[in-house]
Amino acid sequence: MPGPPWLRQRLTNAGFRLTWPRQVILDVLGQNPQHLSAEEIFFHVHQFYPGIGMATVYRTLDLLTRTGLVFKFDFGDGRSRYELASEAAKGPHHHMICTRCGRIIDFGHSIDEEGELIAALGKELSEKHGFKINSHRIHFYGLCQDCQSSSTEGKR
Amino acid sequence: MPGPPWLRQRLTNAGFRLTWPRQVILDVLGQNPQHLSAEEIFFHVHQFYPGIGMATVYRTLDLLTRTGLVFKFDFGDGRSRYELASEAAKGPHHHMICTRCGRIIDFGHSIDEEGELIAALGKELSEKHGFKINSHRIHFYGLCQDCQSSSTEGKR
DNA sequence: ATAATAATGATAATCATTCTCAATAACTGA
DNA sequence: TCAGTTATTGAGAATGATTATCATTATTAT
Ligand SMILES: [Mn+2]
Ligand SMILES: [Mn+2]
Ligand SMILES: [Zn+2]
Ligand SMILES: [Zn+2]
Repeated sequence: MPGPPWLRQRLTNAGFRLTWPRQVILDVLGQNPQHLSAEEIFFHVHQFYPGIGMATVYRTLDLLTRTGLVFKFDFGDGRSRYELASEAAKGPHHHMICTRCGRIIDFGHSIDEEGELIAALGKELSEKHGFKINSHRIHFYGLCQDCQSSSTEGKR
Repeated sequence: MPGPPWLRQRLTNAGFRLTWPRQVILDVLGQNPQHLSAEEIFFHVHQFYPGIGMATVYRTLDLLTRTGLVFKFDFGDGRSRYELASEAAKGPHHHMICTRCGRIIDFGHSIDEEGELIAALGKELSEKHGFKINSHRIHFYGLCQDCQSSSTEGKR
């Protein structure tokens, strides 16, 4: 599983070596649209690349995040979760977190209003505080379908 | 520093005991509009309530969060940060995080578009996935005024 | 192929947060 | 007010995710 060629490019262009662990991790991320944690990625990678170490998974994930190939998220469950940037690129989206079971779903909305709102907020932020916005994230908290029946809220 | 009376109410009404540590923590949060971390809160509380233990700070913060008196945030610096809910109540706001120095500023916007957008997204989320949104958070990432001059991005 | 050195793997070390449990302080009702 | 019942606390150990070390190995340029 050498992983997509465009990804190798990004790495070598950025001056990083194209190693086996990196390719495999990238590949695992590519085949799993979910938001995997470092440990989950470790297990997957371990399947066809045994010798891998957790440290390498973390280092690689950090490198990929810094390079912009991967997005790092914190959904409040105590561990970071990662998502291939190209995945998000094919349609920016936000996330909905179920406060009961922790489920996370990508929410690739079709509302166009967002662009305007963000632009307006960005302008305001810039004028009032001199900030320059580069990106934003919206998290929705609530109950997923399954959890709506068996109510009695939970954490967060 | 007994702390606001309305807060005591909330605690006793919820069936919790009105203890000295709780009142002091609540008071510290009330006097510090910033987004304090558990450790920072611990130091402040420690000033006029020495014997306090970190465990109690965490436990209390968790209790207050679960009770809805306090909001818990994760701005990506590796530690949770807290904010008195009443503070947010007097004007809901979002946060801007500087990706260079980590500074966080409350962004109490005056744009009204947000309500509509969120409503629209909520409707879509409900129809497509059966989710029921209870709240949402928007984080803006970028550079604060001070960090815009000395460029060369940073983390996250 | 060889040299130069970035990357890895095993492991120890951090750090924030949680758990354990005996001691203590809040509430209750007499 | 006082004793009884328990929630709460404080100290310290324990946990769990993430980082740092460092000798060994793999990648890349020559
Ligand atoms: Mn996603
Ligand atoms: Mn705030
Ligand atoms: Zn759920
Ligand atoms: Zn800054």
